[in-house]
Parts: sequence; C-alpha cells; structure tokens
Amino acid sequence: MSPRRVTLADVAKIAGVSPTTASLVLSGRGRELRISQDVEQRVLKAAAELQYRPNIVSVGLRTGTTRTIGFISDTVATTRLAGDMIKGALEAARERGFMLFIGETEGDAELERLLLQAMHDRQVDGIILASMYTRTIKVPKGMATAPAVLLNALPKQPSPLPSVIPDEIEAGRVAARALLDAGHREGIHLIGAGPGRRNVPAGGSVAAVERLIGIREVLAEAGVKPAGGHVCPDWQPEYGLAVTRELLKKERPKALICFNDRVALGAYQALDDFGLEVPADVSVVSFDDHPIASWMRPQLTTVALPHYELGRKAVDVLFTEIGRDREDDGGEGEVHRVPMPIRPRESVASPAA
Amino acid sequence: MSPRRVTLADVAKIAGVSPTTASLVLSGRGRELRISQDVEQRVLKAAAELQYRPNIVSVGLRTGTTRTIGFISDTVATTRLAGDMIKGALEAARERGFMLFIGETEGDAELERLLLQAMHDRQVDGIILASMYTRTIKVPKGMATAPAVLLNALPKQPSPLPSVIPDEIEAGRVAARALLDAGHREGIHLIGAGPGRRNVPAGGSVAAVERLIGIREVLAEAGVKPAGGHVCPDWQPEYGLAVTRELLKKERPKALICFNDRVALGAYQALDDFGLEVPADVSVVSFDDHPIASWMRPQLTTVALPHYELGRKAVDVLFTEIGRDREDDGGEGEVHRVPMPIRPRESVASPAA
DNA sequence: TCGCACTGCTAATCCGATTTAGCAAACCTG
DNA sequence: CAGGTTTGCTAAATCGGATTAGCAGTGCGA
Repeated sequence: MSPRRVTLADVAKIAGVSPTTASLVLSGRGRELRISQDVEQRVLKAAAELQYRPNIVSVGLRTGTTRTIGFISDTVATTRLAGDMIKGALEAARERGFMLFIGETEGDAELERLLLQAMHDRQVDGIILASMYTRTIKVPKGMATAPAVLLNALPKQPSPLPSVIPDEIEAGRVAARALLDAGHREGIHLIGAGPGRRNVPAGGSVAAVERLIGIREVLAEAGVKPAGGHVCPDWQPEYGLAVTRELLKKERPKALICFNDRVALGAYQALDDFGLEVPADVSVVSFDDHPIASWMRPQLTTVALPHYELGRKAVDVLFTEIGRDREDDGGEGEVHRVPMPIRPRESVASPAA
Repeated sequence: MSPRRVTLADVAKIAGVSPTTASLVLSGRGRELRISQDVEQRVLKAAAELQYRPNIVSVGLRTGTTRTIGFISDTVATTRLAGDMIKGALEAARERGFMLFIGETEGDAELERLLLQAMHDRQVDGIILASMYTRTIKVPKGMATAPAVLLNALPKQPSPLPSVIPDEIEAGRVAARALLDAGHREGIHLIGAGPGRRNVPAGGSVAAVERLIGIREVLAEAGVKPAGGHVCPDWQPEYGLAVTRELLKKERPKALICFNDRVALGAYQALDDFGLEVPADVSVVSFDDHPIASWMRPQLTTVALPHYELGRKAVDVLFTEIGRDREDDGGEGEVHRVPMPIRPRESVASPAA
C-alpha cells in the first residue's frame, strides 16, 4: 500500500557509494572526513532525487536523541490561555525541528508519573512541566535526570530545575500605575485579594501574592492607600459579582483593581446593577487579558498573561538545558520572568470630580 | 548523570536466560513457544525487580509501530473548545497506551506538509487532521498512505478517509424544538444566518448550513415560519450586536436563535440596550456552549459542541483504521456524527402573552 | 539401538541509521 | 625503491529490542 520509505541504503546505492559515505556526506561531515567533491555531489543529488529523509526513530535509537520534547501540563483545556502556552512552545520547538508530545495530568500525581515514563520510553530530549495557573508545585522525583523546565510554576522544594513564570510583581505595579497615571488617588479597591499582604485566596496561587506585592509597592510609593481589599474564595465571575455588591452596599469606589478578568466580569455586572458606569463613575483594571476582556463593554483594560511568550521561553530555556554539558552539575534553579504587557482599553478614565 | 536505562539484556542476564527468551516471555508468547514455568517466573521476577520498560524507540525501529499518533490542527489556541478536542483525543489515546504529537498549521498548506513529514519521520501509527471549526478541507495528498481521520472536517474532494463531525443538523432541530416546546410560534428570528437555505456566511462553515437545515426542518414540520433571518459576516459579538440592533429598530421579536454563543453575547447587549429582558420578553437559544454561555446573565441555553467527545471519537475511528488489514482497500470515507447535547439554562421561557 | 518427534531454549538476523576502525591506492621522501 | 603518509572510501559494530531458524537433550516406538 504505502511505498516503502526511502532509506539511506537506497541513496547510497543510487549514488554508487557505501551507506557510510552517504551518511557522512549528509551529516555534513564529508569535508572533514575527506570525501571528494564528486562523491559528495553524487550523494546529494541522489538524496534530493529520492527525497530522502532520515528515519528519526532509527536515529533516535542510535544517537539517543529524538528531536522531540514532552510537554506535560495539569490541564490543557480549562482555559484558552493554556492553548496559547502550548502554541508558543509548539512554534519555538518547530523552529528547531522538534516536535512536542503533550500530556495532561489533571493534577493526578500517579498519572504524571505514568506520562513521564511514557515520554522517557520514547526517549524525549527534554521535558516541560507546565501548570495552567502560576503556582508552586512538587517536582516529581526523577525529573532531574533529564533536561527539564518548569513552566508557569515554581518548585515547592529547592530544585535545580529552571522555571519560567510571568512577571506578576511587575504586572501588579503596571496595573496600579495605570490608575495613578489616570489621576486616581482615592477610593481604589482591590477585588479578589488584599488589602493586606496576607489576604490572598488559598491554594498557593503565585499570581495573587505577587500582583498584590506590585500593587501595594507602587501605591505606597505614591503615598496612596487602597481604600479596601476584598478576597474571593475563587476568582470566578460569581464571586466578583458578590464581593463587589457587598462593597457597593457600603461605599462608592472610584476605581477597582480586579485580580483577573473573570472577577472583573462579575464586578461589571455589580456596577451595572447599582447604576454605576465604567469608566465615568468607576475605573477598572484587571489581569490576564482573557478573551472576554475585549468582549466586555466597555472593553476592559487589563495586564496580559503572556502565555504565548511563556511557552516560547520555556522551550528556549529547555534548549539551553539540553545543550548544557551533561557532566557539569547543572543549573541553579534559575527563575526566568516573562514581562506582562498592559492592554489599555476603555475601562480606565480620570476620576469624576 | 542519569543511570542508564534497564534493557532487555539486563533482565535476561539477571534471569539467567538469553535475551530471546526474555523477549518471548515479556511479550506473552512464552506459553505458546513452550517456555517453562520456571524460566517464565524468573524472567518476570527480574523484569519487575529492575523495573524494566521496553524502549519504545527500539521497538519502533524493529516493528514499525511507535504507539504514537499525530494530531494536526489548523489552530490550537483560538478557542478553548479546541483544547477540549485535544483533551478528548489525548485521553482516548492514553487509555490505549498511545501518546500524541501535536502540530498546528495555521491554515498554511506548506506548514501542514512539513508537519506531516515530521510526523511520518517519527513513524506515527496514524494521524488525526483536525479543524477547529467544522468545515470542508482539502485533504493533503499522501494522507491516504497511512491511517488517518478527519476531525471536525469533511473532505472537499471525495476521499477514502473517514471523518468525525458534530451532528449539526440534529443540533439545529434540537434548538428549534427548544423554542417550540416552550410554546413559541411567532416572532422567531435567526441571528447569524437564514432565513433562506442559502443565507449563510461565506467561508464554507458546515455549522451554518447544517444548523439552518435542522432549524428549518423542525419549524416547517410544526407549520412555523421564522419571522426573519439575519446573516452576519462573522460570528463575533460585535456583529451579533449590530444585527440585533437593526432588527430591534424595526420589530419586537419573541425569540432568537443565535448561531453561536458569541453572537448571542452581542444579541444580549442589543436587547439590553433596548430595555428588553431575557427570557421574559425574548427567549434566546444558541449553539456551541462556549464558556461564556454560563457566565452570561441570564445563563444562556445552548446546544453544545461536543469537542471532548469529538476528540475521543476521532481516536476510536483512527484505531479501527489502524487495525484495518493493510491489504484491503480501506474504508469508504465514512462520516461519523457525534450528537450535540442541549444545555438548558435560563434564557428560554414561554412567550409573553 | 536407531530414528524421529517433541521440548525448551538460544544464535543470528533485522530494523535504519551513526560511528569507529581500518583498508587499498596514490603520493612522498630520503 | 622500500617505507611512511595521505587520500578517499568502506566494513563492521552498535543502539535495543522482535523474530526466525535451529540446536541440544529427552522420550518413545520399532
């Protein structure tokens, strides 16, 4: 049915040389090993004519390198953002001729172990262990035996593995600055966490902690105190709605910093319920740049999670790990922070006089 | 650094037998080939002790089967739904001990060719070619040489490849029935396509055509004529908003069938602008069950795209293709339709008196 | 006791590349 | 012109298993 693949032996036969010679030429070591111009040309020509492509499985067996990396995440499907992360990784990998295996653990450690095994059984050259929201994770043992990178995650225990995470602290600063720049000084409420350093949802979300740090830092520098902070058990629209409603029963805020766009969606609904207009009455900044941010009306100004860039960066870092000499003791668990750009839209204005 | 993998030879040595014998036992052919109980036990014990796992790369080279399938789609990231499709495929594959390579073409035929090559170079056992929205696609030549399945897509030219698509016609019927069952008979408007069979957006979207067929069929059977149909150039919120606004300037509809949830989001905004309440004044049904459907207020009743199930089904079908005897002439381009379940929520009610 | 069948296991080959070791011919060199 | 170098290429081993062919040893019938 399918015509047999062209092998190196076929090329060698057509070119009238041994497979060894063909291999040498095609791997670019012909010059170095004194293969004549003539033979080199013949091999190249034969390979081109037959459209020869080396069988990577065979190469993998011989050399141990499969031009393949494993991407294991806790969830693929939950957010559209996860897709961007994979996409970034995918493209960066493809640019180097690598393919991606993907696997999803759903947070199940046993499944994670199985996937790791399955990937090692297939001789992947490296592994990206990704979390779909930024947090600290327990690094499965045996991870350090092959090149690996944590993506959107930090190791719970000290680990030699490098991590790639969004720069949430800077994001917090940027969000706060957006309000300050618009002239806000008072009535700034935090929706989703705060106002104190410790007022964060349970679950070890790095985003909550770090965004809060950045926000508090910039506000403090400007001599501004947040008028209030409102923790949500989970950053979902319904909690954003509930928490903002409670707030509005007591106060008229001038600006909201919502800890993510879903929370902001709920906040919008609450503001609408109370007859308040965004941004005329209340400015809103948020985080994530979820697709709904640009569907909301008015469109939401938000600090974007750079998922695509995170994915790319993880691959870059993984390649330096792979390239690292196997002998030297490996890295120091370096943390790479990827900038989070703000997307200025329509939800921030100067405070009403 | 990393302790060398345990090989079959290691197991054989510990068990005191030849690699051949070990291989026979471990592949379950020991009984058949008259290996003694004693030896069998020794091999099994050694394998367990050493935690032996066969190197799939090696097996791949020898047997040509890598327990791997390739999943190529036009986009991974655009919609969260795509993720569900991959997830379904991923889980179905994993249940059989298979891994997934993923690749994204972005609609670029050249890239598609490259990815296909890269996957064949890695000896995948089969390929799933997926589209992120249901449509007809040009099947790349050379696809038929290996087991393959079209997912969420139909071949533009006749092809022996099987397809897996959502049952959009039935979905259209279900949506229409939801309104009829609530008692609607008049003022039913279609937002996104219709009212005529031909009034669909350009671009070869199967969804538009088939949903419309189902809707028209059920309405016709009930002797109901849609009060109007409103094509959108693209099914995005802004068009839903614009089109619905135009409609509301002229008429007071009783019910809307929106062709997807993003369009419905726009329609909600328009209804809100005109002071109309869902579902008291106007009922709304939609398609897709995008995450926003349950975030909207009132929550949107919608006929779900079964992305997860589509992914699973594609893998199932692919496995029957792989299992199919290589000699027989292959399938007939069978089309597998996956049911689309309705998610009844809050946006449909009986028409106001 | 010879021949044959059966039992229980192993040697050897193969998959498709890479890589090491080495060989024959041409070329110097003193 | 013998002996050493260089040039240009190839045989053979290797990666880790699967598979085919076949080899000892035992039992049994004639």
